[in-house]
Amino acid sequence: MFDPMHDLGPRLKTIRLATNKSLREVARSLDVSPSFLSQIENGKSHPSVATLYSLARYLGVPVDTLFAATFDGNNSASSSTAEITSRTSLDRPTDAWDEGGARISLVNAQNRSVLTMDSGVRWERLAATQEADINFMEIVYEPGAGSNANGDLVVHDGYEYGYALEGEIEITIGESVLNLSKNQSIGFDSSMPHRFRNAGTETFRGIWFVHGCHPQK
Amino acid sequence: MFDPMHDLGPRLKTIRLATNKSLREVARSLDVSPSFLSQIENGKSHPSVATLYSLARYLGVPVDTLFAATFDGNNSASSSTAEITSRTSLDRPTDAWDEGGARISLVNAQNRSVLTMDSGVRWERLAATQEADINFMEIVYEPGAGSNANGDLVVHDGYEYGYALEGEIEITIGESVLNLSKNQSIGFDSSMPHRFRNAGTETFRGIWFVHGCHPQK
DNA sequence: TCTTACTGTTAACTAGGAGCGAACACTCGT
DNA sequence: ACGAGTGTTCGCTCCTAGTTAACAGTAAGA
Repeated sequence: MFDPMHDLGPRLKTIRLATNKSLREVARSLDVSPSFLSQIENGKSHPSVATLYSLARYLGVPVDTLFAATFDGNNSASSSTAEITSRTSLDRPTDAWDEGGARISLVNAQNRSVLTMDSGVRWERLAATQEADINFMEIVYEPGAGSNANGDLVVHDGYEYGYALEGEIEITIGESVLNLSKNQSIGFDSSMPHRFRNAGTETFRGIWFVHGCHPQK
Repeated sequence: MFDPMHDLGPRLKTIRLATNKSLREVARSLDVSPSFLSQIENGKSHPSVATLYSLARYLGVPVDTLFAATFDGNNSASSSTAEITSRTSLDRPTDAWDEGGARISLVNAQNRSVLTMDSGVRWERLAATQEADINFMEIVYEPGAGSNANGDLVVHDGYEYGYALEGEIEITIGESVLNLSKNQSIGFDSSMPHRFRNAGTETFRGIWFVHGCHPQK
């Protein structure tokens, strides 16, 4: 299980120390007991939403910065318990199409290069430029389809950006599972292990953008 | 005293309704009871930090947007519901938004950072990652609007990729003039002078992806 | 009309933890 | 030997987060 509160305490402590405030000083201002603050900072107790808010307020940081998932990755690999595979060709969208492109590439719906994979996943290339490590495509996941036949997570360099046109897709990134539905969009560091799966009954379509920062073969 | 939680409920409700999810549907996903969610939405009960967090996560909004009017005074990125700036001209999209992002950024339609420029051009950011030289956005051109008030062409490093959601837009690249309409997509080297203009009568909307290869400031 | 299945809302209850006070073990300057 | 700071832990209390009902309303069949 994944606990967003896991290092909320340490993070609060770091911020407090950075501002040179003592525990008692903060406690006095927020009208809570110093002991309680200590318990929070050491993860032995959790604040209520109201206290957390006033705490963030007092320290001058947005609440979001206190949570784990919104914090930038400290170490890279972050060896999770999940199985991570780095498979052959098609796990890396960047390798999917190889021929180079022109300086301008206009494509309409009827003339896209299409890559059909088993298990109801389809990639349709939306533009072919000279940038080798970039893929701009429409992805289609039929109900039940997943990015990987087995449930393995995938890792590759770079970032991935997506916009949902229709349907809904379940995205697992690291230890978070989130749902992307129509009109929602997402961007994430694809060096975090990830997987897509259409758990619904409707076909999912989305505009996807994948690029590898390190185009070395 | 001022209670930050006081319209947390209504706000949650608005967002949930905007995503067309039923109370029970959300409850099931978050593993809480529907009745409790109702109580939260009506301000009759307050969630714990953990549930608030997963709620925000599920709805695709940063936790901060759930609180009432945020910081007034100092720095610290006063992200209220959606920050709305208005600038006159801005030719490098890469410079538009500056604060860094997280490793995962999920955004839904109601909570995008919006950049409104005069002359009917709007950029809505679709994801904020740590990549500084990348912009993933929905762009909106009202009829008659153009990327540059005067007819000047723009040049910048990198590449640009777009997908038309609705409407039609005239794109001038170098000496070519082409029209991008619904479901069509394009990619081009943005070091070629280019310009967009909505010459039609319908609003143009598209998913746009701009990146500068050379992130130096 | 009477189901069935969904929607959101409320009442009554309980168990767990938010938050407290007091005592703890330190480190500094007097 | 002192206070006067620092942060931490132990027990305890009491509030409230979250539950399981039963509730009323609506839409689609049969």
